[in-house]
Parts: sequence; structure tokens; C-alpha cells
Amino acid sequence: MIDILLVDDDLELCELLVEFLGSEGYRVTAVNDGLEGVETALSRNFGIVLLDVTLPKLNGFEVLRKIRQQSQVPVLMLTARGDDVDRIVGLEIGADDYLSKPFNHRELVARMKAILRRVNSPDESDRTRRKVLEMDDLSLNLANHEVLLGETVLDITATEFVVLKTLIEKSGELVTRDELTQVALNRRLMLHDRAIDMHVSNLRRKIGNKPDGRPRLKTVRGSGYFYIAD
Amino acid sequence: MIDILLVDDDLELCELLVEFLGSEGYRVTAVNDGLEGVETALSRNFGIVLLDVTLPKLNGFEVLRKIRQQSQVPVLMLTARGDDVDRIVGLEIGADDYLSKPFNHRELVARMKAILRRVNSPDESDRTRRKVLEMDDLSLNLANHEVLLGETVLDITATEFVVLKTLIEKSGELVTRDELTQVALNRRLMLHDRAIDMHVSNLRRKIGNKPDGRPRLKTVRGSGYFYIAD
DNA sequence: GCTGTAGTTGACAAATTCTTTACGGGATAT
DNA sequence: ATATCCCGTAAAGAATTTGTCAACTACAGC
Repeated sequence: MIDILLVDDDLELCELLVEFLGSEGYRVTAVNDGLEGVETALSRNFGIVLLDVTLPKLNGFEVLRKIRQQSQVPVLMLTARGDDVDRIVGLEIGADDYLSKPFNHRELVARMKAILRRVNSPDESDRTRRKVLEMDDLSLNLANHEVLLGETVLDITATEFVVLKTLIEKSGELVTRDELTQVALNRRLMLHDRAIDMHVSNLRRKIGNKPDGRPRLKTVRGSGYFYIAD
Repeated sequence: MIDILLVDDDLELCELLVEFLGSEGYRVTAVNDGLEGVETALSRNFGIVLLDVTLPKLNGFEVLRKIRQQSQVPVLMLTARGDDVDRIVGLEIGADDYLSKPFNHRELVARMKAILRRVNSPDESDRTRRKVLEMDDLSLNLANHEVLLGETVLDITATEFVVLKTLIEKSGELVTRDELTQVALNRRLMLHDRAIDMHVSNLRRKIGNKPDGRPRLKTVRGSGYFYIAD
């Protein structure tokens, strides 16, 4: 579960975001001025901070600067104007990305994920970054989303790709249905939500069994799935 | 003999600099507004551009951006205020250095020389100034934005050129629509923004298929495009 | 001002992908 | 044993995404 700190003086927006991000599976803490923002950001271990630029008591840039003196927590700046200058200044001071209001909720989530992915990736450099993920006779090309089964290219959807990638990355260990839903479908698992089962089902049909005939994916009833490692 | 373009609306300063730099052995062309600045900068092959930030018609940042769309000519920004923000913005957009007014003439010359030395250093110039980018039977001339398909010159717009260049540089790996939009259109992808799709569509029409009949560009639904490498 | 070119946007069809519903079967708990 | 729960999957339906035409806007050049 990822903790988000939202620093914004627009109470209505805060309310909306708390609800929306909550439904996406995040835990959100909202504060409404700069001082509180700095304090809260440094008091707990947040996964990411969403920081408005125009704030009472301490503006967003100042907040960011103070946070950066002590913490490398990812920060996504929010601003009212679509102003390049704000963006560049923010990035220069150490923001990870920038989004101008009004923004689409889904775009917010997309940018957050991009940041978290970047931050959590073990190595940033292009040369050393792993571009291919292999498992048994499967080969996932992370660069262009292609999946090879032996020599043949499989026709895989984006969602299926993410599901398979996740299962292979954690091969041998259980991945809950909720986790898969969050990673691949960008939402929390809901009651009677069978979508992820369908994706796993379709995936099984497409990737078939292991070369020795054993199935690749095992179901853990009541919990989730995992890719069978050897 | 090195040609200098000076873009500044302060006529007195222009006069002074023309005389001083002339006495230092440079040939100086001075223009007094942003539009003229862009035009002149792109019309001739200057050794360096001295660019004021506060300009009529088009401010220095906009001038720089427009120049950078087509040229890698060194640019030294001049600004009235000793403002960090200006400096950061300028460097971010692609200026080579920055000098705040009022400045010492000697310092101006020193900085110009430093830039020219850096730009002309042999190790940089070969890598950065590669003139032609080739892929299959396509040949992009980076210097003049000409694209050859076999022997014939294609009629390609500046935006299409950048899109194609980006896709070819990263051939084989996916380039997101957002990335393409940022690189080619200088903005981020917005909701319902189909502009990049049109550019890709037009590009496909113009460059046709590979010699063997396969398409050059593949769509990765939900993500972006990539140039099919072999 | 007029004209042409480039870029953007709306609209729509087509293709593809995702979700839901429904039913059946095996697992689990009582 | 049997009632219940959970999962597999086919099929239908909903939704999204993309390709592209055509109209529109913006703007540089004449």
C-alpha cells in the first residue's frame, strides 16, 4: 500500500483526490498549507508527495526546497498555470514531474506511476537496464512489449503483458488478485470483479504449458496466482 | 573570422558591442527584436548568438526555442535581472551559457571563447554533429532536414522529421505517444490529443513500407509506436 | 490583405481490448 | 454429505483506442 501526501489549499480538490486515489488503492493524507506540508512530509515515510505550487504560509517551491534538504521522497508538482517557467524551476529544484491544473485524474495516476517506476527501478542508466525478461521458453521484450514463445511472437494485449511480466518477475511467489488488478488494471479489486481472472485465463491459453507439459501458472484458491519456478 | 549575431533591443548596448567585438576581431550582426532574431539566426551560419531575454515581439526564451528546433548554433543568453530563474530556464531550453547585465566586456569575450572552445572540441563534435541518420532505405540529413527514400527526396514537415528521427534513433523500442508529443510538439500529451497520431499517419503515408513490403512503424496499442528494426 | 503550408481538432468507422454475465465444476467448510 | 465459495472460461456487451478524412486555425511569405 502506497502512502500519498497531498499538499493543497483547495479543499474541494483535496476531497475529490482523497476519494479518487483511495479508490485506486492508495492511502492519502491531505494537508492544506506549506508549513504543514513540510512537517508532514518529513514526519512519515510517504511514497510520493503531490505538491501544489500556490500555497499559504510557504509556497510550493519553498516547501520542495525544505523537503529536499532532508528527503529524497518523490515529488509531483501541481500548478494552476500551464507555465513552462514554473515547470522548469520546479524540476530544477528537484521535483520529479509536473502537472498543470486542471488535470485529469487518470493522468495524475499515470504520472505518479511513471515516477514511482523510475524511482524504484534499480538502475537508471540506459545501457545496463534490462530490456528483456526471460523465463523458461518465454522472452518478454520490455522495450517494445513483444513476447516470444520460443521463436514465435505471441499476440498479447498490453494488460496481459503486464500481468505476465508481474508474475514472472515474482515467479515462485504468490501474487494476489488484488495486486495484479492494481498493477495491470489501475484499480482496486472490487466485489465480483472477475476481470483479472479473465486476463489470466486468456494468458494461459496464449502461453500454453511449459516445454515439459506442466502448466506455467498456478492458482492459489482464495488468494491469487503464481508462475511456477523450477 | 567568426560571425556573431547579437539580438537585443537596447540600441546603445548594440552599438557599443558592435564596436568592441569588432575591435576584438569578430564580425557582428545586430538585430533588435525576437522575430528578426530567429529569422537571422537561421538564415546564416553564425558562430554564436548573443541573445537578450527581454525582447519585443518574441522573448528570448521563445527565440531560443525556435532556433533550437532547427539549429545547434551556440547561444549565450543575456539578461537584465540577476535572476536565477531566468538562468535556469535558459539553460534548460538549450542555452550554452548565461550572463547577467550589466556585464564586463572582457567577461563576455571570455565566456564566448569558453563556449566556442567547448563546442569545437573534437570529441564532442563528431558525436553530436553526425550529419546523416540512416535506416533501411531511408536517409535523414540532420543538417538540413532532408529525408531521402532511396534516391528521391521526400516532402516532410519539420514535425514529421523530428518524429521520424526519434523513432529511428530508438528503433526497435517503443516510444510512447507522450514522449513523441514532448519531443516533436514541445508540449505534453493532453486528453483527447490526437495530433501525434496524425503526424504518424502522415508519416506512414509518405515513407511507405520497407523494401520487402513490411510496414516500418508498428503501433503498440495503449502505449505508442516503434520503428521495426531487423 | 491574400495564399499556401503546417498543425490541430472533431467526427466517425473499424479494430481491438476489457468487463460483465452466466454457468459449470472442483475445492472447502460445516 | 452437501452447501457454499471460488475459479475457469465461453459468450456477449461495453468501452477504449487508433486510422484517417476533412474542416478549421495559425501563421509566415508574398
